[in-house]
Amino acid sequence: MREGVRTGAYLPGELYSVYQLAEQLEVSRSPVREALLRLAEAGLVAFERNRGFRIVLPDPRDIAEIFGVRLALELPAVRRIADRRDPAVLAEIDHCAAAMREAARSGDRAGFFRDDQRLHELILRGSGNARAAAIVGSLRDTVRLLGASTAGRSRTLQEIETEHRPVVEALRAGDPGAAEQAMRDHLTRTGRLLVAQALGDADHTDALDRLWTEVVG
Amino acid sequence: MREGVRTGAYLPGELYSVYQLAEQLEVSRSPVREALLRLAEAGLVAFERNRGFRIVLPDPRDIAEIFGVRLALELPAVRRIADRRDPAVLAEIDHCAAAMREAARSGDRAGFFRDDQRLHELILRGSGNARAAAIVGSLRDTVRLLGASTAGRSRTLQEIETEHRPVVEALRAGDPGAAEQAMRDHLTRTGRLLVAQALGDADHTDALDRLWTEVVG
DNA sequence: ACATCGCATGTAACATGCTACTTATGTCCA
DNA sequence: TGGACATAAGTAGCATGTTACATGCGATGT
Repeated sequence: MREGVRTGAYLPGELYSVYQLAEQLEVSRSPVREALLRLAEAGLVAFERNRGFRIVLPDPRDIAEIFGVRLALELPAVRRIADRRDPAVLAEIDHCAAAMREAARSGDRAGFFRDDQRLHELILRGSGNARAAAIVGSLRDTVRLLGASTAGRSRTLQEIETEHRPVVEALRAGDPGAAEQAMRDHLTRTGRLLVAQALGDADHTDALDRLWTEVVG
Repeated sequence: MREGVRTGAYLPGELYSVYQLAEQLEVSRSPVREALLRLAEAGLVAFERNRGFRIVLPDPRDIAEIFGVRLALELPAVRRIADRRDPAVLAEIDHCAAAMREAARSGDRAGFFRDDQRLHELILRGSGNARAAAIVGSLRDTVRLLGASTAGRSRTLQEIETEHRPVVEALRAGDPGAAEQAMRDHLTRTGRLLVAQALGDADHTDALDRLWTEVVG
């Protein structure tokens, strides 16, 4: 279901029914409904009694809040990793970063985003907090809905890769301050871009700044 | 269902079945199962195929991770509130703190914890991040399972109230540093106490320290 | 022309039927 | 007495039946 939303097979705002979906997937209504209820629990879809359900797009404020949470969780995480310099953790991160670099070079978009996600998860898990990793994973799912409905090609893979590099380098160097700053830059850039995307096509620089300042800081 | 777990009507670790529960609640299995699936999504219960389901108690590490997340989210939140000094927000917080004080004085345990929860939520919402508030609310639900199964009377209401007071005072005074420190003290104390509780009756001071250091910092 | 009402349609939510599988229990044989 | 084995009970998971309700459309009356 998540996949279907991500690939754009299902459109946000449109009314769907469990009947339709069950038929389409060739299973009964129960598992479909159960899956949708779980998604609803996470806020990705909303049921309307006796009418159907919709995929709910995160609004700009949602996006800003999500990045507020991510900053709060991921900055301390990189700090801790840089502090501890656990070889096993660093090796994993290095390996993942290399895969990402390769995916960016070869233009493998799907692979790149998978590695991106994995890198952030490795950082959070490596910092010792698996629950934080799970939370961020779920937040990313929500944001991804947005990416599916807009074009989302505002940055090249190379550019995004370039933002990650200083994070990994600071981690390897064991410099908590630099790691935090690099991660802050990366998340801020990404977050502001996505908020702008959620605000629509027009230029809303002022609205963006207001929202970002109010929610994130 | 949450309520039932909290009040101790259902015991963690015990095997239950959707059949039993449906009969007990005098509804059909569907809504029971759907509700349980939602709880399972949040990690509060675990299904075992063809056997039943259990209420899962958070283990000590879970508790530590939860407080790691709470610290990450709530420290910036108090900082922001102290920085901005929004009169409306401060008034709400003040009001809530007063209610808490009164509940502590009169020994109204249920009311006290409700106010406690509300205070933390007000702080997070007031900082501009409703999603962070929702996340922390969900984490509190998980921790509460632990409180229901153990006695959890290690601190008096007065003591807990005393920990909150400096937070509120620093917020009113508009001192971000003091507010952060007060909140850090409060959450650290609470978290370590609950981790100790989750570790069991015996004295595990060393294990507690190790776990706390590894997960929280 | 216009407002009102009834009805057909489609839905979520709930109830119940069905199946494959896990586990415990008792039974029969060595 | 001990151990393999059939057996029965109980379960999650999936399929299907049922109910109450929201909505849109069209007929009917004004």
